[in-house]
Amino acid sequence: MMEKQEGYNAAVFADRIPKSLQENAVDCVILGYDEGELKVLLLKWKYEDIWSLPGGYIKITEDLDAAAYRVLQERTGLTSIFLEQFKTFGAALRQTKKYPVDYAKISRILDKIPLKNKECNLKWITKRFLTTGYFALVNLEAANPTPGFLSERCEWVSINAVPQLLMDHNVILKTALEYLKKQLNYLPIGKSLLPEKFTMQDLQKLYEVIIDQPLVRSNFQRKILKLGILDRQEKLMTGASNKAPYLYSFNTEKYDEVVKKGIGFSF
Amino acid sequence: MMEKQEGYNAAVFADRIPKSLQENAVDCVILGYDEGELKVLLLKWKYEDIWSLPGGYIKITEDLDAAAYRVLQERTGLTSIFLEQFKTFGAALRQTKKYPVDYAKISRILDKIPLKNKECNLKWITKRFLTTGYFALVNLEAANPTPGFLSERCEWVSINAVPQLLMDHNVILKTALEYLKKQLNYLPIGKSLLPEKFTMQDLQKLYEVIIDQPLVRSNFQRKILKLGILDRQEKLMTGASNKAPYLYSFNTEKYDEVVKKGIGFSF
DNA sequence: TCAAAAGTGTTTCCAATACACCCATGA
DNA sequence: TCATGGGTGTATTGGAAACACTTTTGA
Repeated sequence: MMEKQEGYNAAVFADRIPKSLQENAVDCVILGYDEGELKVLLLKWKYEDIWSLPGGYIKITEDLDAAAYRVLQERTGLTSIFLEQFKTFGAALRQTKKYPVDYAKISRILDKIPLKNKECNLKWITKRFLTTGYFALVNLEAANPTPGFLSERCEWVSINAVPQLLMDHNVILKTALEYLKKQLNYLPIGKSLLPEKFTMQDLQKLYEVIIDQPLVRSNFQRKILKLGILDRQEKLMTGASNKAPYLYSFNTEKYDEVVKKGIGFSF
Repeated sequence: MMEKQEGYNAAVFADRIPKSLQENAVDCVILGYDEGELKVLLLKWKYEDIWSLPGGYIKITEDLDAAAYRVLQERTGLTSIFLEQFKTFGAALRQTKKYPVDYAKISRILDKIPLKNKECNLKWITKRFLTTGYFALVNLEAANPTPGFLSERCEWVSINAVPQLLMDHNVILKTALEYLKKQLNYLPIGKSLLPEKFTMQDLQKLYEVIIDQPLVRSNFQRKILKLGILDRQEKLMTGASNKAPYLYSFNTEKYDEVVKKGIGFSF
């Protein structure tokens, strides 16, 4: 990637002398669906009142996608998931200058962390680095939230109840949700978010939660069924005094086919 | 961005000790439109047969977007342009392992570059780094292609005649073009690609070149006009023995409005 | 038999497509 | 007046949206 320096002349090179000040990270917006709500997996840090998205540095010999996959796997235990890059965030001096309060909190946390790690930590908090945002859609029931060594809790939080997050993580989350909305016009979703069998109402509510607006039941049903990605299963007898809904499951072949080709509708 | 290390335990930290092996770059797919063809701005390197996209490292105190903007400005002289991030590429060991031939060529080039730069160069070619892809749509006539100190030429090359590029730059270019196609369904384009005044045929050909398929003339006209982003100007008398077409210009307010809201059609 | 929710049908409307037709221009 | 390409009109089609109607279930 030699041409990277095309933009520089010798004089400009000088300000690159401190070479070790940049690093790369990934942040994952991991979304699940539960009780009619869209939830995101967040970390609560040790010692201080800090919430953040799960993330991690990219290893030297690791592909970018692999780093995101690893973070997701470490926090949820899941291996087969929908994972997609959506944007890279790279404002300069994000940590020290723009978020001095967060920086102070982190400094205090690091004082309480064993020395072996601290030395390393203290270096990277002062660095400027980029972070690439990924979002994942997972089956919340199957996930096993696990905190890392800097966090004390790893929890599902409703999209509507997200607290203030570390630095620009609220922006990253918001961007992910907007990206997901757009993706609905291209991709079928639900396979990784819903259980094996589900009702049409489950699927509709999922869509409604994501796009944040109500859909007409009858039209939604026809639209989805026409995609041909669902197999109708037995009825679900809930005990309620009304007509029992059919259960559906995703037809994997058809589903993957439509994912490849894309669909041309909008909600 | 402290949570970046959540994914690591102390043992894993060890393999991050060589901290200065990662850097960040941008690569720009700069597209122009000329003589009915979509063209991309490429650099021909000194000494060796290497072509590449223009790119550059991100400075420590520079925002990611600003780096892309700077690269574009340095290569074209243009300041007001359409510029958008589309994806970050981060395969590990892109340069040394996956592209040994390119690596050898670059090594030879560096042997011929003044020592002051070489020292720095030799370091970064061995590094692993990410590159964030941006694409820009510019008025080819207004641009002033300018090579950098490692390149001898900076030229517009037809999309259909792109040579083999440095490392994964062909993939980056291809990804940019696919992204642009998708964007056509959301955004009006042309304002930054076409001259002030243009005919409907000019605009249609531009769309046809981008999506790589013919469009029905009459329907295209109505579709575009309905967006309300064009102002009709005087007729263009070409001297040809047929009806003179109107010239159009983009209505900036309407155009920007539609860019914000997005449009819901597909070609 | 009633309410509630699911499934299906109908009507309307609008956009997309294909294509026809007229208009302007200069040879 | 003719060929050529530009502008506009029209018929058809298909999907989206709104809504009505029927079916199923347990109280």
